[in-house]
Amino acid sequence: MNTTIKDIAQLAGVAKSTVSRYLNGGNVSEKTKAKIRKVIEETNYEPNSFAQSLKAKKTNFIGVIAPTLDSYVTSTVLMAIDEELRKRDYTTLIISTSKHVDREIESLISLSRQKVDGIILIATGVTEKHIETINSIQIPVLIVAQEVVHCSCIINDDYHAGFKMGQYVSEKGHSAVAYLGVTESDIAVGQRRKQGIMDGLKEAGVSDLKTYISQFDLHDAARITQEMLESFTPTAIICATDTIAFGAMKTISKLGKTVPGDFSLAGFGGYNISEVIHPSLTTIRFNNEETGVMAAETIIKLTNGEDVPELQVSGFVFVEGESVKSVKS
Amino acid sequence: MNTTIKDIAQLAGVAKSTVSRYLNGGNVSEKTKAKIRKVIEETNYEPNSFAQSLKAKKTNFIGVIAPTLDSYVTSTVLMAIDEELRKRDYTTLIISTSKHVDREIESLISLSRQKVDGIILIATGVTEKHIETINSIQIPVLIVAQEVVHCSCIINDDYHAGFKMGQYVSEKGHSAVAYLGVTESDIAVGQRRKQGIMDGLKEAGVSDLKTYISQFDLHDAARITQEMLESFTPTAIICATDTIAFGAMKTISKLGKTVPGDFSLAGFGGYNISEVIHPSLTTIRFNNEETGVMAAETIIKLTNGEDVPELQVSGFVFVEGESVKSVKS
DNA sequence: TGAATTTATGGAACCGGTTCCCGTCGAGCG
DNA sequence: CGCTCGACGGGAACCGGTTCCATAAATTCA
Repeated sequence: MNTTIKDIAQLAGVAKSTVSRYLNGGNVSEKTKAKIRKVIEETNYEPNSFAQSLKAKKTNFIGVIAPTLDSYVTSTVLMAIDEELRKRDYTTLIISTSKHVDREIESLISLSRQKVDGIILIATGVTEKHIETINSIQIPVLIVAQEVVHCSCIINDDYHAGFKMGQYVSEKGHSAVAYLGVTESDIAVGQRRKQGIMDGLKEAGVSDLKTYISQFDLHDAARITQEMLESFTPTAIICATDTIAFGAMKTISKLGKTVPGDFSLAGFGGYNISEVIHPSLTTIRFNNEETGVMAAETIIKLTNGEDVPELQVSGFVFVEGESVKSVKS
Repeated sequence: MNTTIKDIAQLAGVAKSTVSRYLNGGNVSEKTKAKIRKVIEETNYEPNSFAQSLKAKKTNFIGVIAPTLDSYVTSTVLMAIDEELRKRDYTTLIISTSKHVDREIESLISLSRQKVDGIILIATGVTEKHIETINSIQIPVLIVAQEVVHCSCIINDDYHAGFKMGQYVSEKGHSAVAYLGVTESDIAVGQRRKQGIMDGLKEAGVSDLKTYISQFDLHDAARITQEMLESFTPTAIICATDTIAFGAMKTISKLGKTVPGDFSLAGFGGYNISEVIHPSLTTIRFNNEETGVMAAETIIKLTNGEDVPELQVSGFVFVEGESVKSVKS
């Protein structure tokens, strides 16, 4: 049997209310304090935080729904969120959906049942059903990585990141450029990032971009690269993520070709592994820690009923590696 | 204001207890059921699970304490744990300690206050203080990745994994072997794995192993490699983890040398990136999913008061890459 | 048709805390 | 010395559920 506040009160010969007052810093005489302290130490008593939140109408839980845990980006953002929330005395409740979109809906409902004070949804796509659920639960929801009207969102500056990359690649003299992208249902990566790349290329005079669609995982990227190279020979391949770039690299070296000798290659993400591999990958590093901290701060504001901007944008850094070479025109 | 069971009862014109019975499948007439169902749908009512667990003395929460989220091994194990626990209607409460050991203690206490039904501790080292805390909270704790007497543990078969690797490297003809290991306070990796490697090498006739100690991160590994190569020139370098191997690889290529041309290299972990880089890394792949599932199953048994073996061992697979070459003797 | 069951429902207590309200006691004051 | 006031501590209600118990209604059975 667990010790409760009642037990402590009995053992110390005082009322429950007095013990509660002692724990919460109310008016208790030194003598009583000493008695209670002694009993608590002896029994290893820990207050039941469920009972506390029941009365307090506040759980100090923030739920985070993530598509997966084993991705560099997600886990970095999660770490930062967790760190920041802990500092502010919140507990992070992480739920991974293993990329099942319907599980995102389930998780929203299940978190609302846990009475979390707020929910951070790291999204890969937001459907009508999402919006509906978000509106039906009466808990503030912050969306990270996707932009949704009338919802608080934090996104990467995908457009400008793409633009920068497009510009860079075309400045290096490439004109036969392939893009290994992802599904357009992912607005951020599938649409914004791509649009940025196209505009960046165009600005420097490259108007054609052959696009191929890959999953987010390395093996599918490798497969798509293989298919692509059978019908098209670009001088540069821009990949929607670093992981996809690694997949492409795998296929390229399997075919006995080299980067950047035969193909220039670039990605997005800035995984720390990218600088180790040879050649080091030219990529865009998004500031995931910043995103995480921003997310934590914002959701707390939301739970307190404070106003927050509907859209916040997290920055990026261009990382020049060795994987893109200059070609003579 | 949140809707409660009382509200539902009033709106439906029945007693709280009837609504509760309806929700939990008790005896309720069809007519009453219909009334209640209607009200619940209209109000989007979700029962407060805190209030439920308060009475039930069971939260269906399992806490998981992990040193970090942004490591391949940890996140894979976490995913598997989460997946398996969800299947069994438990909610996973993940806490990351950002490698602060004292935060592990804190987390144990804070989880006990949340009244989780059980705790999985993914450990990098277990001190006296840990044991003390584990004993003081009255919640079952399962330790993953370290072996502790009188505690339920799940570990990798580090000794035999090391043995296999030692054997392999010496069979390839290497005799000047360096080991980039980690602190001995990490029993599993720092001691067991190393002992296995030494015994594996010895069995094939190599009795000397120069050992260097690195942190778990890539940059420190790169630095230590640099230092090492200033005073010792091995033909093979065995690294305690794949990440350390990547660090070594970084230094090696910075020095203008190649793997496996100048140095053979091996790691432990089996990250999926290992097969992409060139040359692909010879490594040991531990079965992290298996560990995760086993952990979830075991902690549930523990919470139910069932007996579990004190020590369970999770398997591994040897992955032969291109990073270790044969040398003529 | 009346007695014995079974089924459906309401009322109340309980889980473990917090908090409001009120009574008591001792100290300070005139 | 009596009165007032503030500090202290106890009792009880409340948070939102579950569950036991009693009672009323419906059904079965003799």
